[in-house]
Amino acid sequence: MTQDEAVGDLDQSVGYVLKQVQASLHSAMDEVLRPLGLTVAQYACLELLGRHPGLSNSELARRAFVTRQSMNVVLRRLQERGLLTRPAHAAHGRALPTELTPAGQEALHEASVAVRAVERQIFAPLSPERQRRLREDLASCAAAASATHSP
Amino acid sequence: MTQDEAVGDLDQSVGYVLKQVQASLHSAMDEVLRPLGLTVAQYACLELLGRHPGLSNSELARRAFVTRQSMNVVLRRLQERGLLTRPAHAAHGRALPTELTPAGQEALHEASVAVRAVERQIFAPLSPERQRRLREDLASCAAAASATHSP
DNA sequence: TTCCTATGTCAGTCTCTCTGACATGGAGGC
DNA sequence: GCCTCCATGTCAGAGAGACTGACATAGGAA
Repeated sequence: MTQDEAVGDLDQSVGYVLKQVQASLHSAMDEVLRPLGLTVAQYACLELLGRHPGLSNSELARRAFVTRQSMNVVLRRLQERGLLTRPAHAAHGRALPTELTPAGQEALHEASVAVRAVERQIFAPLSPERQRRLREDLASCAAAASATHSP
Repeated sequence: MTQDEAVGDLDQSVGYVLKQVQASLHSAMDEVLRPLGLTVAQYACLELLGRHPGLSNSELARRAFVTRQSMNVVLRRLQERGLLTRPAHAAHGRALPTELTPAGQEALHEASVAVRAVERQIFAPLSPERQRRLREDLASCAAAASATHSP
């Protein structure tokens, strides 16, 4: 077994380069979000809620591919910041719908402006057409992953 | 300012779907790496070293888009596991070249087999041709990001 | 010789991730 | 109506990784 066989053909690994792009995106996002008092995970959570108001802790966790406990911790921090609200009791069943507060909307907007600038820089090497098809390809994978994780 | 303007057109955000795919990949990788006693960050570090033997702590940190301190912590743990070695002193200058031990090579190989299976599943929705061009697009962004972060 | 940069490491702090466990609401079956 | 099961929310604890600030040292350039 040669060295190449030992570690596989990394040049052929989509996951490898995806991880690289994501790590650079993560670190660049962290840089612009920190002055706003947000972490990347918190921003991701606000984004999900901005997109789908009223999701429960469990549903948010599923879509973010983390456990209910992890998501609960993030939600708690955002709630303490006054950026979102959760009712004390559910109208029906156990699921508590989570909503952004006006302050949360404002924070999301401000953060999105900064994050969008970072994304433009990261994906600048690609033409708008290539960016569009990149998003399509990734969306196909994300959709399948969500289906796979469904109960 | 409408709701859509407030949070921007997330459907047009490459970063958003990239984060989704990466989160699902991360959680799936965590699942297969845990039985091997590795975390995703540790595996990423082994992968880098498998690909580029002899990199220093600082160089590894740069390529992984984290600080020297963060990388040092990951390296320490892998070193304690006997998966890599670092000389006590540098032959020249301060940079200490890091190398995988035979055990590290073995661990990387075993982990790569498991990770590769996870990647095949995640990217299954795409044809081989689409996977190839996805990797190309991402590689363009990763290369530019590395150039940007250079001192 | 002095200054500057790069590197490695230390200590501390914070966030986020997990597991295991427990309690509760509601649906479905009997 | 009761029992079982599933989904949801929350608690506690532990571990990993991320950062900042700081310090010491090697080597290169001026």
